[in-house]
Amino acid sequence: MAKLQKSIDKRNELIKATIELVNNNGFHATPMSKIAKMANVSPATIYLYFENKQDLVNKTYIEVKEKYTKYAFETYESSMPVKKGFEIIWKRIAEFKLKECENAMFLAQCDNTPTIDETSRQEGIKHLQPLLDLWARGKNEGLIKPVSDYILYAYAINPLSFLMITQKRGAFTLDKTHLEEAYQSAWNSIKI
Amino acid sequence: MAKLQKSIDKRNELIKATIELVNNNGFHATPMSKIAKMANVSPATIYLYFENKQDLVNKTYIEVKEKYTKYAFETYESSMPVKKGFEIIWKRIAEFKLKECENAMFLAQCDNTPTIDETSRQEGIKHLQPLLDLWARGKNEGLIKPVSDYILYAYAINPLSFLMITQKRGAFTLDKTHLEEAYQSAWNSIKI
DNA sequence: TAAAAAAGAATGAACATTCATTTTTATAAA
DNA sequence: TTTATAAAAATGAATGTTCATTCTTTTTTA
Repeated sequence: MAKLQKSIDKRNELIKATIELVNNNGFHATPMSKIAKMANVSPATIYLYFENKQDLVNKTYIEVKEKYTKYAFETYESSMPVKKGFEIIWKRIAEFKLKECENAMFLAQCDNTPTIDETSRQEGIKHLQPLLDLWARGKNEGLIKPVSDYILYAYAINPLSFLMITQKRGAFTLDKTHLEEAYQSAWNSIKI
Repeated sequence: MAKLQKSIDKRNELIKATIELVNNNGFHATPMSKIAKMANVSPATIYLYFENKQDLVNKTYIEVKEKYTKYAFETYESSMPVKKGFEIIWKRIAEFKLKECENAMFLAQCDNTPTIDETSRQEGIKHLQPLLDLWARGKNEGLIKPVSDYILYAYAINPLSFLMITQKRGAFTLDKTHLEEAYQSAWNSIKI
């Protein structure tokens, strides 16, 4: 038990270090030796937990994505009215991007580069299903535009990533007021 | 004259190769030797045109960004009515992202990673001024929501990048209809 | 006390950059 | 126009470093 616990801790440390280093320096400037050092572990130890560097990044991506979607749908029930459900999910996602900024930055970086295997990317998308179901329901009820889910996502959800990255770079702070404005824009862009 | 011409050609080839290789493999898996090979040039020659790898990528970013903004504002006149002006610019940007897909992908990748120097990033933003001016005018005239330009950008412009990347990955084609839908979402999200 | 986990040092490949040489170009004298 | 030549551009090979990964040994755990 204690043994297993220790292993999980180490694995978590490795993943945490990977996120932080890739966020700050990019994949290309994140050597295994630095990851090991930040996780207080020998470089060789990484290979007890992951096959190689690519595997480490893939697994990190999948874990963070799972954490993200779990958070997003935590307080949502599929019995909620469409508009309410969307608001709940949207605000949870916004909250995640603000509170778990490191995690969200990592996802944003991976989602726009060939860093991640296509397989791992697909794996990460799966968990978004509840949102797609909600939209299908909204379309049925004539509340949400009958357009491709990709377009809905592009306007309703993805802008949050841009805002988060912009905030992280300084020059702009995403406060309560901004968030409410953003939410209105999101809803306006997908509602009928 | 012929000499200078040749030099510019070679420089362009290098930039083109950089874009293609970084798009497909990412910065970390794009060695100078491959860039040289694709541009039909010796690795050493790159260093006659650029200081080092970082400089090559920075310069590539700035050049592509200039090409992008030049294209975006080509047919726009600051005397146009706000709504018309926005539509013109938006559709030019959409056109660029579809027709100059390689260039647009490169920008999207750079905009979300620490690949590029902060200085070069700033440099690239400058040329967006006409759009910000248009928005200022729109706010004055009570046509556009009085919110931060970052929020306007996040909802009106940035979604196009997501759609382009998604299309590039397959599973979805950005045709005329989709584009019109996207434009409506964009306008709905920023109009009062 | 044997098996598992972890460590640090070693290995070898990949790579950015530089070096020494060759090729091309522009100029100008014949 | 041809030829000579110095400067510029380009090259392929060499250099030295960085880094992912593995090997051997030590430490920890059950």
